[in-house]
Amino acid sequence: MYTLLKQEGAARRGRFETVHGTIETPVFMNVGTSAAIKGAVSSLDLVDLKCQVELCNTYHLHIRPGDEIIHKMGGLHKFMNWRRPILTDSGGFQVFSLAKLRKIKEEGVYFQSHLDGKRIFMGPEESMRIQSHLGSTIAMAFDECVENPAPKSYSKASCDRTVRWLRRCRTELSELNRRDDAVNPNQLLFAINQGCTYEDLRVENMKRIVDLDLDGYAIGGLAVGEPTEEMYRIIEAVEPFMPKNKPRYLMGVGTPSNIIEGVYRGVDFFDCVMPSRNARHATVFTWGGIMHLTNSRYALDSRPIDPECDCPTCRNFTRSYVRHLFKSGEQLGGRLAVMHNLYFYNTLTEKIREALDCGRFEQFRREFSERLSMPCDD
RNA sequence: GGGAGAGUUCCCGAGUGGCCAAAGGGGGCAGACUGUAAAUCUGUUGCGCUUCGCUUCGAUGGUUCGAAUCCAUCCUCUCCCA
Repeated sequence: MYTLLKQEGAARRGRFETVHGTIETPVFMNVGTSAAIKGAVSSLDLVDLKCQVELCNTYHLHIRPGDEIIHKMGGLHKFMNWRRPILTDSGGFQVFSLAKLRKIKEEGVYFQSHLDGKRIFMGPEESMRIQSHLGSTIAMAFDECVENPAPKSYSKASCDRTVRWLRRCRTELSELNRRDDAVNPNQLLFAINQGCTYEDLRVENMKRIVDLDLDGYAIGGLAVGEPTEEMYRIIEAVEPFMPKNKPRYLMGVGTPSNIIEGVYRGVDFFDCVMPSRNARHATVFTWGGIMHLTNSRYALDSRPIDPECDCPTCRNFTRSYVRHLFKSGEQLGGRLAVMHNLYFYNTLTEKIREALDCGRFEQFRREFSERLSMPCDD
């Protein structure tokens, strides 16, 4: 259940209560695609990193180890020893990113496994069954993430199909939730708005999915190559039509600045691989801006990555040391950087919540929105 | 002491007369990364006044219109035989 606690302009401070605990919003979900945060960060670490929600992927877990196995092991929460909420992505994004290995039809999508090339079929019912096996807190509807740019006629046809898929998802999940062997009989379902960069398609699609009364609403198909301003434009176009009493989720976004700007435009949930992937590639986010840890300027830098940060990495290690780990290919470098970046993102949303609590979000946005995406110059 | 071979740019290592400032690695430097087929990928790596010029392939001298490449001597190293 979502409670809107405070509002400043379109920005919302909220609370989402689930069977796995309360989510304070705005929130950044930490991406652990294959039931693990890449970079050797465990669910125990995630507690220290102030992670509220972990995101896992239906497609990846279906092909390995198999959702049957996770079901038999008691569901994802037990499997990876994470008690807090989990959101599972539906596999819809893989339809998009595995573009060369797919065929989209009314019944669903024919994929080829990226692991062994095996043919896989996934439609709305399959995605729901897998997610039910996983027992996540929140299941995402099976959608098609349309590439950008895409012809309007294709976008429209795809949106219409995604709405039909959404109905099938809803029907299937409510049946699955009633089963005796359901890992999480209260599994929630979020719908996903599509429509490429066409505002009229976006709005029409949003109205239709809102009518279906789901547990939350996501905006999908953004941050896939369009200019940032265009992404903001679409959020602004669609936001007035989103229910006030349900959480809103901007999928796959983004940079620290994108998150601040997303909150500013009324978004509550975010997720992105950026903090973990960039960290593995030695790029870290700090309150002073972005740093490339491998840069030679840090070779003799005895400061922590971010002097303002309280993360396990910054409390214990210097820039010089972490840089050395990256330069010598030690996995610990990636792990320390990923922990820092996730802590940074989780702290960013925490600070956003605090600012909203005090009615100072606009000030916060002015101070940080641009700065956090600039190179760190100290 | 005798015989054989090798010395190339930061390192390893290709190149045996012009298309060579010199392949390919490594290392260095820098950049990208947005619901993770990504611990990946890209660019760059002699100097400068950069559609051109200069210096460079152990050293010195020579042959040639032209040499990293051919010749001579020297230096250094490796291997084999005594």
